Amino acid sequence: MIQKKKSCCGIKENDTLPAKEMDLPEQIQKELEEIGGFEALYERVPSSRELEAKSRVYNALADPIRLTILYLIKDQPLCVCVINHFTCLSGSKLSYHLNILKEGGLIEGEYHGNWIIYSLTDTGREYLR
Amino acid sequence: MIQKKKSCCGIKENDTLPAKEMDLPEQIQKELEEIGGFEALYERVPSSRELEAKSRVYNALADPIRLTILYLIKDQPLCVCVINHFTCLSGSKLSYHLNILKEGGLIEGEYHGNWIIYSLTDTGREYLR
DNA sequence: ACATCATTTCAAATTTTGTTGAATTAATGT
DNA sequence: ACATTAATTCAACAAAATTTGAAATGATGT
Repeated sequence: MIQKKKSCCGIKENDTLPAKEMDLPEQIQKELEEIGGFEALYERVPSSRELEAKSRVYNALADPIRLTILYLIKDQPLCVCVINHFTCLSGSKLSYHLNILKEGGLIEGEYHGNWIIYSLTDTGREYLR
Repeated sequence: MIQKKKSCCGIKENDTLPAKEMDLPEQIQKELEEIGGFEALYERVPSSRELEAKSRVYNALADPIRLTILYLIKDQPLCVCVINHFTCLSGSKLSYHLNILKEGGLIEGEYHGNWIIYSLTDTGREYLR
């Protein structure tokens, strides 16, 4: 099992558990005790490494321009020029958003002659709905 | 069928289609023609109304703090005090993030005595994975 | 009515994102 | 080597999101 930080907010290691010392709604108190106390919550939350990876993907999805790009190339890959013609963005602006999608692992681009053709990755396909 | 804008970037209404006038990679040219030309792409992209709604939800998910909160209350509702104790955030900071999750429709809060207890909404449950 | 505790709201400061236009890189053909 | 077209990178600026700490609100008990 992965070792995680067990106390915070200035509470010392061997203080009684917050679930016992804090004043809480009865129902919550009871449910916390049932799952093994306040510390059991640590097991429900992914590592900060995982959380950061997930939020990077969601962040890439969190913009109408970027969603537009994803839907455009969902069913067939497209070169930047077609995406650009469709979206009516400046080249650098489009590049900026393409790059965020690429960093988020949702799309990938490949040179074909003079053009770069972008397509969804498996991750992109998984998240787009 | 919904009427959508059919040209942009200064292209006049009855110009030939970009797919015919633009210089494109052969493969893309062919695929575009197969689906009915450049304009067929308009049918693949949701309305800006839908795109904005989606991006608002993804934006709520696009932050490690907010994901932490969602995972914390995934299996049982919790009062702000427990979430706060777990995350070690200032009250106002936590409130700020709770509010973004609430506005995004992912969580909802209800007073129980002195406390507000937050739980996932159906949408929250649907998106959290 | 008053005090207390949990939580939110507000305005100001800070940080992060997104936009713009000019300069650069990459691939291709002459 | 040079010119051309496609796309990216960069630095400066603008806009939006986040953080902070103080003040306000809401519920409860005295």
